[in-house]
Amino acid sequence: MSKPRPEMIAETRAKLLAAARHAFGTIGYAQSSMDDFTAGAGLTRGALYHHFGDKKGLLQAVIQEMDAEMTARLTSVSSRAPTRWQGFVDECVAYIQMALEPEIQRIMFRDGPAVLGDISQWPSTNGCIAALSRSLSQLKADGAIIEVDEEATARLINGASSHAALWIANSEDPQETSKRAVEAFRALLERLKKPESDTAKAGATISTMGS
Amino acid sequence: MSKPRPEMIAETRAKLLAAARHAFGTIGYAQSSMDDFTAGAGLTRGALYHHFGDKKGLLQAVIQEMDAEMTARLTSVSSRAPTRWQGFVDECVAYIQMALEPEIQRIMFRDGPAVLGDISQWPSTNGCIAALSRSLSQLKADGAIIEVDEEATARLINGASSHAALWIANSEDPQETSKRAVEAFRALLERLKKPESDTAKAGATISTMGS
DNA sequence: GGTAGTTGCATACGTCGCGTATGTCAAATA
DNA sequence: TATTTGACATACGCGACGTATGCAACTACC
Repeated sequence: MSKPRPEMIAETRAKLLAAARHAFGTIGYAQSSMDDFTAGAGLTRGALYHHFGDKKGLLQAVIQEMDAEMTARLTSVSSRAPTRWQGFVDECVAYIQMALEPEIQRIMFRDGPAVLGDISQWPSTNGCIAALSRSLSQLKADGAIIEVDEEATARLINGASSHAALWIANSEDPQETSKRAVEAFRALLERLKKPESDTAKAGATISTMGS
Repeated sequence: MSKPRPEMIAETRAKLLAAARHAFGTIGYAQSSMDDFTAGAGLTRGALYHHFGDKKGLLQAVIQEMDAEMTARLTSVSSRAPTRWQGFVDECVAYIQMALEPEIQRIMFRDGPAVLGDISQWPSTNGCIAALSRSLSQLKADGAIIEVDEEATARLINGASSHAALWIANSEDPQETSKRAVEAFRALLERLKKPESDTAKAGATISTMGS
């Protein structure tokens, strides 16, 4: 009746990861007691230290998991768009929307950088910036946008998005604030395009997307 | 020989504030032991709790102080510029440069938001965003820039700046990275201007400012 | 001017949470 | 079957925070 051994191990690892992710995402990293949420998963801190080394290591693992999910979502969004430019804009807007989800906001944009420093410097994390960077490179190759430093621009977009999300989430009327932020954001992006670009019309007709 | 009483009180408060600010700015909020840095100021935690309530209250006070200083610096920078547009650009670049200072970066952009949530929502803090917002309003009134939502744009700029600073500070070659970031940033700002704006030339000639 | 109350700070204590060292039992290996 | 390895639990020490308490100096009032 009991499952094979490696499967059990992966299962406990997953349980710990899920429990930690939930705790970090709701009450925050500093407020999360390792005793508490490991007990909630039917385990103890022993298992945690065995698999992840320490509390920061656990946060690393959680972030890595979430980053992979977010990257997948972003590439999925951009791949569905009819044009590259539209795909890029959709990607950026989707990024803001994701940053609105409390778990992502708390873990990826608040506690993560505070505890681990700039995550984007890490190897094997922050596929999101890489994804944005790739999109910009393609657009540049297509001649759809002005000459820019892709990585630098991707990082600026990343920063603007996450802060916009913070603003939105803490505002009195998130719906209204979200509209304003996305609109301002879109206006900025719009200016990246080459004035004479023939892809301009496709990009100019996008809506703000429902939340 | 002893000073008047209210002055002594203000002095201990200032000493605590300075000690905390230094500790928070160097080793970080979470790693700062209240026993340690109060002892460094020749005091104990008792004084701290008396004046600031708790550790978070102390961080609040530190942030308020720093925010006031930063706001003053920003308005000073923009007021020295020959044109409004240049003043605005200088202000933005100065903002990035300030975000490079380790103390500001750590306290205002990393630990602050992580511990206290979005500071910009607070009353009486974040005069920086207000300052940027004011500059944008004036530029709009002057007809120098395209139609934008000032506050939303100010917040996007704020977010982009702080993340850019993080990127720069953690990069291998901060000088080089700083150049790239400021350049990309300037390129984005440049596009805010109305194409036919007669103030365009003044803004186009600014350099990246020495650090 | 003496006494009562308040204020500014120090001291003492309880508690909690992290990290480490150690123990234990099942599975893999020989 | 004896031994070792790995997965996890238990036990302990330590540091840090917050609170309760103490005390001395200053103020206020009669």
